[in-house]
Amino acid sequence: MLTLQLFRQNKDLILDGLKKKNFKEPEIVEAIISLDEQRRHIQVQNDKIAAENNSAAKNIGILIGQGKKEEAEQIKAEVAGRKEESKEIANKLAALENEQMELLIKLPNLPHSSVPFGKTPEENETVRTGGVRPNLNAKKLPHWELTTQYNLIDFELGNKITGSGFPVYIGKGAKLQRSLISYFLDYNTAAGYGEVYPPFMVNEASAYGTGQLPDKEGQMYHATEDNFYLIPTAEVPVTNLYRDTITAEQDLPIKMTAYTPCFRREAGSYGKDVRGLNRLHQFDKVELVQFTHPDKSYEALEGMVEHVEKLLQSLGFEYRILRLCGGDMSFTSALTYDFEVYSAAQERWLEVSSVSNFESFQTNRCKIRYKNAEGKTQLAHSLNGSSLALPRIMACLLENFQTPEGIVVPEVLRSYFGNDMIN
RNA sequence: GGUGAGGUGGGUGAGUGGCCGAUACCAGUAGUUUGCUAAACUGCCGAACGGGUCAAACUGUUCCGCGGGUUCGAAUCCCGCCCUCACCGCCA
Repeated sequence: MLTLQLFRQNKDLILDGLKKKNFKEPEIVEAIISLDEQRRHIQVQNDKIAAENNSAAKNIGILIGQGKKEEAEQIKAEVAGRKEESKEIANKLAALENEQMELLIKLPNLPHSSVPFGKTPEENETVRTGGVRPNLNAKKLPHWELTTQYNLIDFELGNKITGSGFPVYIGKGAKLQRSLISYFLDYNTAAGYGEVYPPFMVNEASAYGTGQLPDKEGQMYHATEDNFYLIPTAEVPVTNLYRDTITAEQDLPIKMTAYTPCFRREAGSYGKDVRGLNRLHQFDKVELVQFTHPDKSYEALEGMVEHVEKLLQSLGFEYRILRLCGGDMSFTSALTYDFEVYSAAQERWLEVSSVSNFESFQTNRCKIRYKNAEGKTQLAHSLNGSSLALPRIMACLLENFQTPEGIVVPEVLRSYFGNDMIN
């Protein structure tokens, strides 16, 4: 959520930013500014009446204490006479505040100046590429055949016990998954990210805090009996750990990493994209979350990008890093880098990580703040990124490292996996 | 699931209709004292939204789990909801 101060200070900055994000209703900006003026005007009136009523009530108390009943009754009558009016103004104020909030939460975050213009994924900008594409022979298999051949994942069994998009990892498949999670967490904690293991369900307030509610309600699984939501990403519980808190400036940055499963309804996606491990309803992910000083968030973003890049390098994948264009960015992001890994058997790029700076967009809604040297409370900046999403890493690993003798396990995983081959 | 107790500022915890945005203690912070540390003492120390100001000073309103209600006046009384704790039952 954008801050109201920004509307008063720099309207054009907002309008330009919304344009870059291809936002369709820029007139909302004017509406918010006008509501802000009305609101402040009404608030002055409201405060004045409330102050009068407060002092009248106080006087009544004093008069009654002195036994001057008649005078007290007289003031009572005066206050009663104003009651209608005070109620009306208070209601008006509340209505304006609600209206303003409703408009405010419709506006996406503003893109950073380095974000390219564009509407579709084709207009994303490739920042850099790395790694080597494996040379597979003609008999290369897609991962959904490899998982069957080596008995690593049973998709049919998942269909039976739950439904499509809920694969069952078996034997070495399960162990490889666990190895990846452990490796990612160890890699992150070694870089100073504190490990947390949060709940996989959150309440309404948390879902609202990170922006899943009210707009993206349909994308989450909802346990209606208890009104809990299954988390679509660890970002939700981990960011909310600091909801409504004020930290000391010297405690920033706060760096956390968490492994969680992620649950997504993915309503409406079918077809080739969902084959095998490409798109699931439940998948594992190791996430990074940071809260930083506003002056340091872009530095932190570059640091996270480098961190994830080195992780991909350590696994031996060919990858590319994209800076998303305004139209392809998420609602809440100011700058996003997507990481894609080349899936050599499917012959396509798969997104395995997305690293974003949200600036104060999330922290404003979540009220994640710090106290600066002058003792003033300010919004921190928040960032997050995946390191990494497991299924597509698994898919690429199986496909890219397949040999006639079996699948070669990357060096860095061997101590976790306990073997250098799957065969 | 049953029964009971309770939700107050960063923490502990007082407050059952007006003098309460809230006693006290702890933590924090600034200072005094001090060879250093510690101790002691003194001051400051919640948030949001406004007015005001170049910026301050100053100042208004709101907030005692959340939402309603009663009243001139609510942390305090009434109703609904949420949550926490204890005990019992069940159980990984």
